[in-house]
Amino acid sequence: MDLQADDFYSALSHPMRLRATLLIKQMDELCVCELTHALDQAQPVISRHLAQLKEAGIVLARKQGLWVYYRINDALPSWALNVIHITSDGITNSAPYQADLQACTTMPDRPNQVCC
Amino acid sequence: MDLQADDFYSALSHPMRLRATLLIKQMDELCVCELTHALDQAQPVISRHLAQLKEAGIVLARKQGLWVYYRINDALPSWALNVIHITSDGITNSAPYQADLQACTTMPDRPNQVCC
DNA sequence: ACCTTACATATGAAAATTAATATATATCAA
DNA sequence: TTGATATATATTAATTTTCATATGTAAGGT
Repeated sequence: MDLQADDFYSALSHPMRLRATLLIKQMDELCVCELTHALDQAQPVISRHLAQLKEAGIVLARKQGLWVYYRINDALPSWALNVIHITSDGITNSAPYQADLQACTTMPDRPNQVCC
Repeated sequence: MDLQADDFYSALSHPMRLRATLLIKQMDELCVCELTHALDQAQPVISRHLAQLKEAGIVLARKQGLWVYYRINDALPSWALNVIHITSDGITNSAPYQADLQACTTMPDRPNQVCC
């Protein structure tokens, strides 16, 4: 994994990408439509941010039928995984991250209840 | 400390600010001229980036005579201090961070050898 | 099998927003 | 006055958003 710290930090520097990353971490795996709903953003906006997270190596995409599921890339260097973990522990009980999780779990007709 | 995670991550998203932050952490305290030398940037560029780090609450400035010394803000939430610490442990032995430290410690006529 | 339709996601191109740099100037302490 | 740092402005560059459209997959009907 030749991730550069620069790329890692610039990928997380956008509020939407930070929210998406933390939500994906908490939910284990999420598809674009779930993120679109939970973060209340237009589909192309989510799609583009996910592409940037994927480009930076922070998430991996898995295609299943119509849906593309994103998850945290376990192959990230451990310092990066730790940074995500610590950030998640530190802030996901505050706004807007808590509400994002709530919106995600209460979404009507979620494609595949993969977790939670 | 009402630091927002957004502000924290966007402050660290610029390569120069990441380098400056990690160097300040390693050296405990650095003034503008030391960072200007170590990171090989024009003084206003450094000054402006430091202002952003200060604005985000990541560093504190202490004025001593002609010099302004910057240090990591101990009052950051612990998750943020941990993120900085883990990142420092994870990457400061690689480029360009290692060379930055080298350039800093070998700078001729450093104002006040506060550490190292 | 073929065609059509519907749906999830991705992408292209333009517009809008935001950030970074260079240069010049200002402040402030000794 | 000198030297260290900060700020203001203009310019350039990078990022983000929007809208429209394209791609790919599944399901239904013929």
